[in-house]
Amino acid sequence: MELHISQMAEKLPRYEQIRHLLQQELAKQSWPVGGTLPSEQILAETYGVSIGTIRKAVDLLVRDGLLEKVQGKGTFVKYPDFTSSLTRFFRHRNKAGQAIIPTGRVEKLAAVDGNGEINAFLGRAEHEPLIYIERTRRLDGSVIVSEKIWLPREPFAALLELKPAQFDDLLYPLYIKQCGQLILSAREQLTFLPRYTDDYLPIGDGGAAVKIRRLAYGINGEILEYRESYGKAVDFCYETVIA
Amino acid sequence: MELHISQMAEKLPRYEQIRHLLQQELAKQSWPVGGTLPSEQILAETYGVSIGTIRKAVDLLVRDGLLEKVQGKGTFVKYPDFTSSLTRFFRHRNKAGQAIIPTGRVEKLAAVDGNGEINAFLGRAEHEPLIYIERTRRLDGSVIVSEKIWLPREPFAALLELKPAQFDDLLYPLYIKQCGQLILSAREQLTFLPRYTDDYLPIGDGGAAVKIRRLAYGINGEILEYRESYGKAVDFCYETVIA
DNA sequence: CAGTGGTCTAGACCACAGC
DNA sequence: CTGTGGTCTAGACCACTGG
Repeated sequence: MELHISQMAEKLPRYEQIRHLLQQELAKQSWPVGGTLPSEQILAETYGVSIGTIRKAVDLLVRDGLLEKVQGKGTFVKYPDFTSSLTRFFRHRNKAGQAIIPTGRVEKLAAVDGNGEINAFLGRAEHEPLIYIERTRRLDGSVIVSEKIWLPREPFAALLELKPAQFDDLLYPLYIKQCGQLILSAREQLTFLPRYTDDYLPIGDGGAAVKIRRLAYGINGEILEYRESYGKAVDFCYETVIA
Repeated sequence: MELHISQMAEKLPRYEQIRHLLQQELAKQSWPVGGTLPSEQILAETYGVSIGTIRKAVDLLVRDGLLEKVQGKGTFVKYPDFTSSLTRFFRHRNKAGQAIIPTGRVEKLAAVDGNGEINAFLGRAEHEPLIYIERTRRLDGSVIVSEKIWLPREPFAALLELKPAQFDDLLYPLYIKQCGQLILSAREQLTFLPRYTDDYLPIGDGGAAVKIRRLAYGINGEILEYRESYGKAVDFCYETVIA
């Protein structure tokens, strides 16, 4: 069953085309999460290319963390483990350096009009409609982080149908479940605010805070989220790896 | 001219062995920095393997940022551009978000006895001898960052022969030039200190500071440096990418 | 044992740089 | 035009998994 991908008439190399096709299959959940893909042999026949080309395409997806190869067993669907993404993206720790796993609560959820500044962050036209979320993260009931989140309305409109209580502690699994949008990487910028006041964060009257701006990127490098997180400076501990 | 690498009797795949050999050549500066390597064809003959294996080895070094391939021209020696590593590792920016390029000055340089705590950070035995450096970074003459640096004595002993004035604004180029040690990645941990006093940093009487602990890793993942950097919290702006 | 991914080869053809 | 790296193939053999 040869598919002759070349009909796409793209200038992209075949392994890129196949990567794209495999991505679509993954988005459609054609193979069970945690289960295996067809063998490289089968995939090669299916797409009408040689095994080497399949391997190259699959390796790209392994790099992106979507697949996992195990010698002798197969290639597994490894939808991003959001447990580790919690550590990946939410890097506050307590003073002893241990990871903190706070609960999340959506305080406000609204469709808002395009905002030039935010759309600039998102790399979109000035008046693109947006979704705005205010969210708190709590530990032992008290707010330790206050967040403002902006999403492009388009792929995320489904979120507006949800009640705040339907949001989970983690947003990124929700993005993929409700909107099919997968966050793969992010860029963060940290600054210090000597005097900060917040609706949710109990920081006294203008105490010191840390502000984290995050841009989160999808599978093709497009910006999917702009987020500002605020926390008390004294509680702050952030860890990162520079490769 | 076949070299028959198999004499290494390693269980490593050949492309890993070749990667290692190429790394050694790079450390010896066998090819001019900024110049090209022999073509893949030549390398394949030299090492007695097929082109595909050479390509796999070279691709690893490209990933590590040591080489750069340009179609139609060749494979170039791209010793890590420390200009960008300055941005990579020294991520303070001014309030407008522009990169700051400060000067570096070594204030103290000494051989010190093994310290259990520091050696633990470096992943070494408790009483391994160390090198201790105090260093400032200045902008327009005033200190903006104060640093304490610990290095294992062993690969870095050559630094002790230098006068503080012989140190450049950047240490990592010195590490490779004087000691043949290449820093490839790092892990940083940031915390906030509400009251901090420093010998060099003009921060008033216990003003707010940001402390950055860094572990820097060599080409094989070994820890080569432990560093603590201190700066005024108000001047702080840190940017990072999470992949 | 059969089936999987991992390594390696030899060779073809393409795209690009530079003379 | 030649020489470079980029893509792709078909097939061999190895290493590992699991029945």
